[in-house]
Formats: sequence, structure tokens, C-alpha cells
Amino acid sequence: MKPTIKDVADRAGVSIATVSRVINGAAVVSEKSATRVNAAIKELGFKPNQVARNLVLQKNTSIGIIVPALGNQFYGDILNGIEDACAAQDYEVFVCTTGGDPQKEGRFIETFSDKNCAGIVVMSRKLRPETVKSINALNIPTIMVNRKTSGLMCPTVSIDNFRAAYEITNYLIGLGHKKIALFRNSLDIDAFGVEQYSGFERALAEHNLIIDRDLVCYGEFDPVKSYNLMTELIEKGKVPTAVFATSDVMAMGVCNALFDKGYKVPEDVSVVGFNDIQLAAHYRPALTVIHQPLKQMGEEAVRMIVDMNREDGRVQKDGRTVILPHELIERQSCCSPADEK
Amino acid sequence: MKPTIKDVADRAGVSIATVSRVINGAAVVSEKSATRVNAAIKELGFKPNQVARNLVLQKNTSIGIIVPALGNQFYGDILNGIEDACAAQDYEVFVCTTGGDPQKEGRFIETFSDKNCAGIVVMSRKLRPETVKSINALNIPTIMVNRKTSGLMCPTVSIDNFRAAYEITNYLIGLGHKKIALFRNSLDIDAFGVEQYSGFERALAEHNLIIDRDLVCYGEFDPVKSYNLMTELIEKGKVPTAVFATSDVMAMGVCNALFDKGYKVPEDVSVVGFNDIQLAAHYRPALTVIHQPLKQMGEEAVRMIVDMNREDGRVQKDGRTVILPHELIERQSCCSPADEK
DNA sequence: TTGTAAGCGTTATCAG
DNA sequence: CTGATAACGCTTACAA
Repeated sequence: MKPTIKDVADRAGVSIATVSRVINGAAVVSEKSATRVNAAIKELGFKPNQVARNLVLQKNTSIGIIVPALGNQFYGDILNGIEDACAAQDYEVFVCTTGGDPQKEGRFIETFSDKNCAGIVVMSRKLRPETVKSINALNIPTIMVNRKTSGLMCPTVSIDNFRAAYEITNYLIGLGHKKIALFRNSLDIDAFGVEQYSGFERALAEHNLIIDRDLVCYGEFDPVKSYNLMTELIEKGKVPTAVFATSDVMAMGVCNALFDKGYKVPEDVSVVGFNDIQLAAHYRPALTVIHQPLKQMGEEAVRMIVDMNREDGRVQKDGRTVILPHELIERQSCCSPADEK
Repeated sequence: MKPTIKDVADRAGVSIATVSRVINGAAVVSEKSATRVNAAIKELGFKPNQVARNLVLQKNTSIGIIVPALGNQFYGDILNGIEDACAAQDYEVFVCTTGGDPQKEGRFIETFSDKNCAGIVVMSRKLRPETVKSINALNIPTIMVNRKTSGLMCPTVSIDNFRAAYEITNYLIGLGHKKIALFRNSLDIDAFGVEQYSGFERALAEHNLIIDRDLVCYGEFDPVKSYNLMTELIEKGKVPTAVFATSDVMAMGVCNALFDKGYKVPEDVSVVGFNDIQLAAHYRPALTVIHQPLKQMGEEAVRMIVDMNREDGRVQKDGRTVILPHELIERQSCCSPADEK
């Protein structure tokens, strides 16, 4: 069995209180006791039991993460940021995946609460009102990443999705495009899809362009679905000169469909992505995208949780919003439409 | 503050022992007490404190995962399997990323040990002897995924990498290829790169082909590095008719280099990948690959840990090896070489 | 400077 | 069937 503080005390010939003192370095201990205790610790290979310690201290250095799926570079990049920041602070990371199932979200939040996590970061595409309610009731710092939070009193971190969409649409328009398709996901009033849509719409409107309903496709962040949708568009003869996809994988699906039908990107149609997952640069043609500082977003979320825990245990739930800077990165997937050249 | 079992007891007018009994449903409790306790639990919104429970029970339902990086579909797919299996068993998942830093591996193993995890699954590319030693000393079930374990008394799960490499090389040879390049990672005696190499070599040898040293490139699982290496090959005029890359991302890097130099895949050179991450099918041309049952590998690892915990707490460290079936999946990235057509 | 002892929130063993 | 009570391993007043 693992040695306990008591074994160390016996071996060093002191009380467990003294051992505890040297472990925590808080109170003053005579040099003599200290050396004996340290010797005993080393000899026994003693390591304090974290669960006992957490119990008495009523705190915990683990934070819980709720994420739709792993093996998805978008969340993966964010998670890397979370993980790095946690490791730097000696926090541990619990990860739960929902597979998009909103029911699981609620369950995992409870799990984390039961485990007395120091904080929770939620990445979700669809949030049920009940989940919102239970998050609000939670006595644990909770942060949303890449999501709005109407009705939800908890801090969020994201980019300015309206501006980002606006900028990249303008970029396309600046290139001379007028027939621009939008590949997006289904509406969820609190996800950023709506901001992106507004940005898209605004840019168009400012150039007296209007949205062609047939050209807005619900690719649902899925390359296959996007592939099929783009194929349909082609078969219906409704080929745009440019496509704005609100995720990189959708952009790839669109490109693939185009290739398979004999079109060239960007010569025949320009395509832009959104997020800039690592693969966006490795895809051919390399994707012109809006870059989100994914890793930094994760780090920021952790920073906020650690801060909130420092604040004397007082968990304050306010609507703090952290907006990180995005960036338009030009690569190979865009050019002016043929009739302009 | 969160209600404790004592609050429930007071409210229900019974002792904490009784409350504990109804919570755990073990012993028999009078119907009258039970209903009162349940009412109190509901009214107070009581949830048993897991850390206290774990302390007294001396067990834990969390398992620790050590992984080089998130945001990498290969590990992501395995992790999804792990996570699913854990959720199904009401286990929680700790995730630590090493970024390939072997020093961190050791540290995280200690963390998990301190936390009294029910088990640890290790995914590593490079294992230091010291880490091996500390794993062996560990009193916690530990499983290696996708890795050999000479000198390491712990179960592993993987595919038969020798056979897989042998089969796909044979496939290429069967198509008529003789000049086959190999893109692989640096040698680590205990990683599966060496088995794959042997499989490759054997297939070649059986057809009286020998390995051209210039055509084995160390792409290090990195698309960019592979891109550069392939570009060099082209510039040196040493273009093979086929490439076997031991990971899909290396295969993509190779394809990209080929495209950028004006070559066509598969018409000019065939390329095969290994692993079959989700993206392999979405890349263009869709990659012909060896499919590893990544998700299933993760599930299997969890199953083993759960089993080992059931075995009366007796952690047995043996070299059990689970070999899962692989599969050769033909897609679009291969054809016979030009001179055969 | 040190030790004793009272918790932290549970479970489990006893008597009753 | 139920209630005290002793753990679990640790921290931390309070005394000494």
C-alpha cells in the first residue's frame, strides 16, 4: 500500500502535524525535524494523497471541459490551449464529449459539479434552456468558448464573428465576386452563426448585393454534407463564383465537390474558410480563411477560471466577454472571377 | 454551501447512516425512512460528494490519458473511443498532453498516481527508460496504445503493424510498382515504425526488390516536413512511382508537394496512407490506406482497465497484447504506373 | 517548535 | 431496521 503521512511521521519520529507542515512549507519547523521528515519522505517514496487533501481543503485543481467531439481540429486546437494553460498552473483537465447530444451536456455539468471541479469550460453547438438554468445555478466558475450566452450569466471568449464574416465577405466582393454562396450551420440563436450571417449580409448590402436564398446552404460543419450540397448546386446549374464557408471542413467539402465535377479552385470558383484549423494550410489549394486564435481562446478560458478561483472563492457570475483578435489570411483559394480577368 | 449527508439526515429525522443506506441502496431500509430521506434529498438538492466518497472507498472512477497532442485526428479518434467507453461506464477522463516531451510523460504519470486514478492509458512516441521504470513501479493498471513495450510489463493494444505494412506494400507491388518510396518517422525501437519497416522490406524482398535508401524519408508524421522531403526528391530527379507513407498526414504532404510540382496523383505517382483518420476520405484524391480501428482501440483500452479494477483490486501487470484487425481500404490515390498501362 | 485533536463528507461495522 | 462511531488521509486551530 502507498505510504501515508502517518508512516512518514512514525519513521521520522514526529507527529503527522509536523510532517504536514514540512510538506506545505507553511509553518515554521525546526531544521532538525525538517531534515528527518524529508529523509523519511524520500525513503518511503511518500506522496500526499490528493483526494484527502482536496477533501479537507474543499478545493480542487481540476477543471472540466465539455466539448462536442475530439478528433476535430477546431476543438482540438482550443483544447491544446486549455491543456497547456492548465499544465502550467498545475491544474488537471477532465474531458467529456457530448457528440452534440444536449442531454449529455447537462449530465456532465452535474458530474463536474459533484467532483467539485475548480471550473468548467463549455463548448457547445446547442444549449438547452435547462442546461442554461443549471449552469446559472452552479456554484462553479463556468466559461463558454465560441458561443453567445443570452440568458446565461457566464463569461465567454470568442472573436468578433460579425466583423470577421463582414471582412471576409468584403474581401470576396473586393475581388469582384457578386454571386457568393454561404455554407453555414443550422440556426441556433445563441451560436455565432447568426452573427456571421449578419456580417455576410451587411457586406453584401453595402454593395447593393442581395442574398440569393438558393445559395445559402446548411453544411452543418460537415464536409460530406457540404460536398453533397455543393454537388446539388452544380447540378442545378447554380454555380456561384465564390463560396464563403463558415468552417474550414465545409470549405474542403465544397472544394472536393467542385474538383469532382471538373471545376477548378480558385480559377472557376473562389472558396474561403473560417477558423483556420491546422489543416487549412495543408489542404490544396491552401485555404484563404479567417483565422481564429483557437489555442489562445483555450488559454484565456483557463486564465479566467484560475482568476475566479483566486478571488477568495467568491464565484462571480457576470457576463464578461473576452473578444480576441481574428485575422484574414490570404492563401491560394481565391482570385477574381473569370469575367473580371 | 452544498448540502451534505448530515443536512439530509437532520431534515429527514434519521441518522446519516440511514441516509447513506438509501443512497447506496445496499442495506435494507424501512419504506417510511426511505421516502422521508428521498424527499429530503430532493428538497435540498443533495448530491453525494464524490471526493469524500472516493477517499473512504479508496477508489476512483477517473482514468488518466497521456497523449502527445490533441487536435490531431489520429489521437482524437482514439480518444473518442476512450471517452465513449468511459462515459458508458460512468468513468471520467483526465487528459494530459505531452507535446512529445518525454519529461512531461513522467510528471503526468505521477499526477495520475497521486490522484489515485483507476487506470492510465499512455500514447507515446518516445518513452524514456525512467518512464518505463516508473510505470512498472506503478500500482495502477496502465495500458499502452499503439506502442510496443519491451521491458515494460503492461498490456498493449494495437494492430499488427508488420502485416499491415506488408499488405499495403504488396498491394502497390501488385499494381506494378517497383520504385516505392517510404515516408516514415525516426526510429524508436519500441514504436511500431520498425515493424512497419520490416513489413515493407519483406514485401519488397519477396519480389526481389530492394530498398532504395534515397527513397526512405523521415517525414516525422508531419505534413510540412513530408512536403519538403518530397519536393527535394522531385528536384533531385528521384521521383518514385509510388509512395507508402506511414501516416495519412504525411501522405497528404507528399501529395501536396506532387501537385505543386505539376504531378498528378495517382496518374503519375500513387500514394498510400496509414491509419485512416477521418480526413483521409475527404482529401482529394481520397487516400487509399490501411485502416486502423482507432476508436475501437480506445474502447478496448478502457475495457481492460475496468476489468483490471474489477479483479478485486489486484492489479496484475502482464504483457497482455490485444491485436485488433486492420483493413486495406482502396480509394482514389493509387493506380498502375504509367509504363504498365 | 511541536503534538493533540477536531474536522472535511462519506462508508461500513457494530451493537442495539 | 437503525444509530453511533470508527475509519479514509490530510490540514489546521489550539494547547503545550
